[in-house]
Amino acid sequence: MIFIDLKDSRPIYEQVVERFKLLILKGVIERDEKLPSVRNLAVELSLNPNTIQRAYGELERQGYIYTVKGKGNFASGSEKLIDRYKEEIQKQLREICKTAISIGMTEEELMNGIREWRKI
Amino acid sequence: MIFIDLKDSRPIYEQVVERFKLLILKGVIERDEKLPSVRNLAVELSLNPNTIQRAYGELERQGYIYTVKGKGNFASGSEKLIDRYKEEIQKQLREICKTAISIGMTEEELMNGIREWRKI
DNA sequence: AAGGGTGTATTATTAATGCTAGTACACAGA
DNA sequence: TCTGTGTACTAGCATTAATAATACACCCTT
Repeated sequence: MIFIDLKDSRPIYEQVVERFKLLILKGVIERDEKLPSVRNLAVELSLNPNTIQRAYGELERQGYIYTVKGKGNFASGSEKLIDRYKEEIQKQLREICKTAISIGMTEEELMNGIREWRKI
Repeated sequence: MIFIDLKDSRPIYEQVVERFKLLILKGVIERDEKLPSVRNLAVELSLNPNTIQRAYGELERQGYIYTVKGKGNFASGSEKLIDRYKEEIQKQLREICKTAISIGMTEEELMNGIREWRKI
């Protein structure tokens, strides 16, 4: 279901968090769908259960999943999460554009960085 | 000339690198202008000289400055550096847009994240 | 009631890295 | 020669990611 990139400099638990975030936001994991158990995922990814637990704890803290003791971890509904995530993305875009303009990048050059993802 | 944000989770030497990168790209530090000496900047920022040296070493490796032993570190010309930096920014933008679209963000919502930086 | 699967908590240990500390050496210029 | 400069090296500290091992409580099925 997910994979880990050991060449990535970010901590493993952060990678796990991000992967599940996107899976939930995209709807690949639906509301109330069960995530892999801490122990199972640890075996599957050859990681320590504590690392998975830390990732799940973070996902729960951010509202992406909820926990039922003795049963497992389950995906939350994604509507509000998507809105929040969209704002984060817009914030990132603004930061990058701010820097870009400060070094003299033109509007045209900025748009060239985006154009290939536009339908037109 | 520059400042360090201790609340920033990134390493200090990376912050120093980024600050000088932008100062050179913006032309605030002109070609062949001398940067603060390793020891002076270390005192000014209350850091260890080794930390500054690491930052300067990185800046040299990336072509932003050149070193004259016994004299100091000096800014390189920024023309080629700017072109390279613009490509990096475009790459970042594409990555963000790619993710944004994958979670169902619309073109309109994407543009709202940029609009305030456009002249129009 | 028993057992297996689940999350949770705790403590200890290892490994990597950022940063500091201290020292030493070589070069440039006055 | 003296001062300021970059460079190199070793050592150590602090933080954090990650592992290891263990224990406990909950849920559900048998």
